[in-house]
Amino acid sequence: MADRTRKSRQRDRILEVLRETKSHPTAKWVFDKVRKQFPNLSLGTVYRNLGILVKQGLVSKLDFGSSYDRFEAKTLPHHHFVCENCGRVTDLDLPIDHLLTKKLQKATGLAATRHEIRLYGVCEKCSSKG
Amino acid sequence: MADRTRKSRQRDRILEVLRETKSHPTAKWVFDKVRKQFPNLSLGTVYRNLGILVKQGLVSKLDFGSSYDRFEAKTLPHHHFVCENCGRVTDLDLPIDHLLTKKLQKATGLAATRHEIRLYGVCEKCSSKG
DNA sequence: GTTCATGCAAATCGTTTGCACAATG
DNA sequence: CATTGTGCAAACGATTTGCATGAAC
Repeated sequence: MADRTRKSRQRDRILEVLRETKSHPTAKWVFDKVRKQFPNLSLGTVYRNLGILVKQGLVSKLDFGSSYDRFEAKTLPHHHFVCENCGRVTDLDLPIDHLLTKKLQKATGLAATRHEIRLYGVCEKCSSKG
Repeated sequence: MADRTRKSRQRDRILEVLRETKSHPTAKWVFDKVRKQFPNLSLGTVYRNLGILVKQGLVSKLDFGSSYDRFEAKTLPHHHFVCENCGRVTDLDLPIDHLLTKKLQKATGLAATRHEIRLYGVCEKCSSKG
């Protein structure tokens, strides 16, 4: 299981970009951002590197339905708020209750290792627009 | 806002199929199932009708990432267990804590109307296979 | 009869992959 | 130099859509 992964300026920049943002960008967004430093960058390279970063555990891939995959640099596990109008995803500043996983595990009899809570609603920007 | 939706045997059958299953099928699965009664059925029709049923609130569309959309006939809101190995989705027989939504809403200051808990782990079938 | 639903095929869109060349170690 | 990473374009798979015909009202 040796890690044959080599360094690459593109991958470094991709991770950097993900760490710089608080949003949960799509591959295309990352591509456009990184392309400023690498004009010949290809979308395929972004996807390949996102895959590598996910495998390395440095990035997580979120799945909030409707088309686009979303990515974020991995920090600590956390929950999310999803706006049902614009699709914006916000991290919740809410402590993870590890006991809850165990409780749920017990209640359901399932071998769950983690849980995620998603709040759904309409975000401020959308509701103020009427 | 008149509902110009007409009756259609295909749509009726699609809803029926969704109500008959406990799984969270993909559009293709529904297609194969309904095709037995309608040999000329097209996948486009299934997608169109699933869209209509979702709009009518009779069906919900789940998004568990990685490719395929999943659908289920809408019953009461509930939580899910997602197998990280085979992707199988199971309904949790776990009461929804509506107070939790309010608590979370208060803790985060966000206008959340509902929440969903997802447990992640490896299902029995997968773990027994080693 | 007018309008919506269907089937079919082509189009679309996000993502993946094959290949020849460049960069890494 | 041996191997991984890149860019490009073609391929892929799920979903959507345009169009002519058939069903619903």
